[in-house]
Amino acid sequence: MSKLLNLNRLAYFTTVIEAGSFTAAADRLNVAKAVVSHQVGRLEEELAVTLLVRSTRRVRPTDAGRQFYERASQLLREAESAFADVARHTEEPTGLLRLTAPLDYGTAVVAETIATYLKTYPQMRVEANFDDMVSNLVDDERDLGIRVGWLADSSNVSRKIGTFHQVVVASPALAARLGPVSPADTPRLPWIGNEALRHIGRLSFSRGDEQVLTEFSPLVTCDKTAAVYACMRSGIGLGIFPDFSVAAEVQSGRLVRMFPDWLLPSGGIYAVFPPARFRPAKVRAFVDLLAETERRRSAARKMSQPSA
Amino acid sequence: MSKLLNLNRLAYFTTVIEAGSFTAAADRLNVAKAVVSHQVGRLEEELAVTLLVRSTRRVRPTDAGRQFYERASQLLREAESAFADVARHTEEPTGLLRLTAPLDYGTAVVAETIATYLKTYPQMRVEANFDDMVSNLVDDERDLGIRVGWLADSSNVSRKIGTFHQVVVASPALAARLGPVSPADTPRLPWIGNEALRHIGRLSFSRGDEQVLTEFSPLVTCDKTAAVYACMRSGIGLGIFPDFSVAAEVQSGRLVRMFPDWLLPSGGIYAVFPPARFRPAKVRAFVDLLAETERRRSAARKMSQPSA
DNA sequence: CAAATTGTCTGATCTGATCAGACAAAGAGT
DNA sequence: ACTCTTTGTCTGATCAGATCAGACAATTTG
Repeated sequence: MSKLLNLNRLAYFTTVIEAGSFTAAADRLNVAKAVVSHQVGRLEEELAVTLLVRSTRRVRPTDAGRQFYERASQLLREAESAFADVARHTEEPTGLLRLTAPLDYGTAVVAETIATYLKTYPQMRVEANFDDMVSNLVDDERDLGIRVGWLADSSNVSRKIGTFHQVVVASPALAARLGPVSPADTPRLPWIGNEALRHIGRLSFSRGDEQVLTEFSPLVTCDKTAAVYACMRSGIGLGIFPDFSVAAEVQSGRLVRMFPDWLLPSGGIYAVFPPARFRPAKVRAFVDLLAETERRRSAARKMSQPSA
Repeated sequence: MSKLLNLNRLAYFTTVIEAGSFTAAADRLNVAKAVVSHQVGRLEEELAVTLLVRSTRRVRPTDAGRQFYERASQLLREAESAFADVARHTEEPTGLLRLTAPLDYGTAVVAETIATYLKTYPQMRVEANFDDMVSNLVDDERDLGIRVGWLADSSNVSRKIGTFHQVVVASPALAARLGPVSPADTPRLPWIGNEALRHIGRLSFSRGDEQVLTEFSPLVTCDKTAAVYACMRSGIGLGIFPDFSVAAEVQSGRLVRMFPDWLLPSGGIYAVFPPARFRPAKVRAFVDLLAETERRRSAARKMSQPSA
């Protein structure tokens, strides 16, 4: 045993004072009276100070005991308060939530969820980092990371909260020029490649039980999704994007969904956490809201695209 | 185990924060690093809150951990201060000393010792109760009792600090009228009895190896030493008193010591304490001073009365 | 005066604290 | 890029402290 103070005896001592006897203290603490006698005796030994004068059937504090009781009972109250305060972290969102998400998913989905979160928990504060660079949650001191795609094996704990679909879109002008297309047309169509995606130049279309594997050589290949988007908007070629990032433009007619009857491989949307045994309420609450948003997105997608 | 908070883990946690790692904390606390890991883990379990984010070779507090660290380290500082404050009771006199002594010994000897005590420890306060009634130290909440005489067996702890002699004195007029007396004269002499003394009417004189047992019938018997003294002063008869209570009068000639070559049975002067394992410095200091006073009285008595 | 209650003590048992060592994961040095 | 070192966790074993059950002495209560 190292020479740490044993603070666990304080409660036995203060309860004797408050209850007026060892026997009553033992009753309150639900232990044998010998335990109380022993623990207070050990405390006096450690302090080398007599805290209680005992006569048969009677006990009262010495001057030192009276003074120490004031200090000890205050310590115990503060300890209970400290324990209760920290327990609130698991009971209700409090403080600052620091999260990171990919740029396009962050702006398209996470921002809206942050708004709902702050409305629900006005006492919260959020620090959002939308960046396609995958950060180390521990080093960067983040409470939460949103990952979109296919999760690499990682020590981080993760929870899948939704699914995204990949869709092919084109500018209205290019779509009009190309007319209706099928997967078999893929090799002859103009494509814009995205280095952020797996397997550039290979596509796997599926419809019901039917699956078509195609290959193409992109006219232009970009390393940033924003650049891919810009090229696609200017009519250079077709681009592949997660559905959530172009849903609004397709809905409004500013972009045209190509191969609308076919599905491309979907990916997951994950909440990723630093390794920890207990998750604070602020994180759980946010992830629950985001999952709810994803459920609504999924239900809306089913209504507009029954084949999914 | 009752449901008391375990406060002994706080120091492991705060030391990890302060040292920057489990390994460094273990070094500081002189325990194995597995102990620190275990104790902090148990603390997190009890709180159901993650206090530290751990990556390999790195550790940092969570928000909850940071908040709890402030509270916990303050608690530990206050605990150390409380323990140190109470330890001072055993190191130096502090507060109020409540003592009781018999009236005549109190006024003759203890008062002088109180003066010296307050001069030596100006921060002290004393509550002195001079009363011939023997009080119960525990019930009456006294730190110390002075007993003069022959101690009855008691549960109180006691320490003999001195000795008193009984002396026979008379008013100068009576002494002149009687002339020189010897123990053999005892039965024909006028006596004033004191109910506070043992064996009223029987005296045991001794001188060297010689011992003379005598008996007498007192003219007047009083139940208060003060009354015995008053009768003696008015010349009614001889009175027997502890030497310390008449030393000044004999010295000044206002009273006359009878049978100056003979000794009567002596008694003890005792410091009596309520039962306790540790004695506060304020009590020890006072008893030491009183014992020193008694040593000086004893030395002075030997110089003026070589046969003792 | 007898019965009841309180606080302490003791030996036994149980529980928690700690140790010693192994292991996985990441960082540092070459 | 690879090897070595360091850190934190886990596990089984051991030790130390906490607690229990019961006996006993002393005082209070009826």
